[in-house]
Amino acid sequence: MARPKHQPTPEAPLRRRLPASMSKADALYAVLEELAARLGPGALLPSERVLAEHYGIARTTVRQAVDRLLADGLLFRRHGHGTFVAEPRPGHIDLLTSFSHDMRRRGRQPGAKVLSAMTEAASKSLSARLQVAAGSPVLRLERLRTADGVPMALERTNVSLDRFPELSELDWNDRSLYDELEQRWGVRAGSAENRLAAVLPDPADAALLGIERTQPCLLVEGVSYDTEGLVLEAGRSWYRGDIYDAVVRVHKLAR
Amino acid sequence: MARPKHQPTPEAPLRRRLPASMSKADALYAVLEELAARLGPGALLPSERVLAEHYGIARTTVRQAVDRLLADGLLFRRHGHGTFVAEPRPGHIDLLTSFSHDMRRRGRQPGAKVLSAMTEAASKSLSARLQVAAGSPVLRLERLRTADGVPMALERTNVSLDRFPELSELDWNDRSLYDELEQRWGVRAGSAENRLAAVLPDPADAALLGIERTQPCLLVEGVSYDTEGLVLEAGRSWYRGDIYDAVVRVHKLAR
DNA sequence: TAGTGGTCTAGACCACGCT
DNA sequence: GCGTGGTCTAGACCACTAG
Repeated sequence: MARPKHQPTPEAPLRRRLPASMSKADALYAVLEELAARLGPGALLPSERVLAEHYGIARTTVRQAVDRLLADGLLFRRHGHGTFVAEPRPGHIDLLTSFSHDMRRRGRQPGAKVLSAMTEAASKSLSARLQVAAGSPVLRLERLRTADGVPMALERTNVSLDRFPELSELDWNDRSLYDELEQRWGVRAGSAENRLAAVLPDPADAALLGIERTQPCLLVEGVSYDTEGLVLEAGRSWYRGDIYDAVVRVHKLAR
Repeated sequence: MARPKHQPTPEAPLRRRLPASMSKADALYAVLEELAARLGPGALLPSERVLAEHYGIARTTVRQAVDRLLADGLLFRRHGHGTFVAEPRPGHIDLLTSFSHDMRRRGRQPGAKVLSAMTEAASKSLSARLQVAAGSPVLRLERLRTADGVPMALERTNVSLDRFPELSELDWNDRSLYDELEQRWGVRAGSAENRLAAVLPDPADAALLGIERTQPCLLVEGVSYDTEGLVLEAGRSWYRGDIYDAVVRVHKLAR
């Protein structure tokens, strides 16, 4: 007999049709994501041509969906061999998500206590980081972030009020900046640049965090951008080193 | 007059033909990368259809190249508007590259002094991280990493000797693990998972690094994988917090 | 309205690897 | 040999936006 095609197995059948609410590539992404979870690491997926025929779509479209799953680290391909389910992922990159989402994903209740909130004119260096004119109005927000009520991080961030007016009028206690930006302006984080360092806190900051002055903190300093590359926010956060770490997953993209 | 096409500007003309040594998408990637550098942030690129016609390739192929540039953060698109050069990138993700490459990229001379190198049987937890059988032989390598001769980090790493024999016979002073893996087995790092934390060093580790015991370190703990998802190496490194930080750039991919 | 990116089609040929 | 992924073609229609 000749080599058999990579057909779906009886234990993990393919669903009949794609959801019609999304694009075909998005729909297939969701289907394959679910299939990969059922099959488990190392399992062989149906071939691209089988998937294309099964759902009545072009192979190009199948590859588009599979390419995203590769970039997300859920699948891997071997030339002339097939496409396989990758090892389980450890949890997503969290440097891109907001503190609130990060904590909820870790199963904790996020909180925020405002230490100060004021409108300032952007300094030269801040205006460069925020991509706004020097002197333009900026919301400077300083908050103590908590998880299940326990101080977790000290956050000092800056947002352009030219781009996002009305932000200065909100009560920032127990409120997510990213949620507001999405709900009011429809912008979402698309990328971020961060510098991570291990530092000792200032005495005042140590007191706010409720830690000894000899307890190291993870300093996360960076800028986040929306999906069009425009700056959302620039700031620095001091995370308690005794109870926090950052998980980073890095992929070298196809070349 | 009607709206003008997005043609190449006279100041930054397109090169005539694509290099023939690579795939067309790769070649166009290189061309556009160079063009973006010449044009500078915010500049408008020739439209996809113009590029396709200019180089005599299909628009699908153009989009493939542009998609990679988007994922790499060099360009951004606006629907119905055009494709633009993004803000300058700050330096690549370095959690994926080796210490040697990272230091060279930062303009420093990397070095490595072997503290211990031994073959051990993999413990249960280590075997899981390395994806090998418990008890299989593992090279346990402990080195002091230097930059321009100055102690920079303490590195403790583990590599499977089942997968990479002969590694135990090498002199690891001033040698790059990743270079050896690429030259001898043709494997390259494709992805990595890291946990970053701020910690105080052990007294012994502080002495090796030449720092005070109160000087925080950036602990980077993780596993790196080759382009097919197989484990290359698992280990922990303590970086001096006073002279080192990690730069991380994160992209949310297309959905 | 014309030009842009977003999505998709139905093929084609190549390189690789298992049988 | 044949099935796999890798690459590419020459179109098509849609959604969005500047002029």
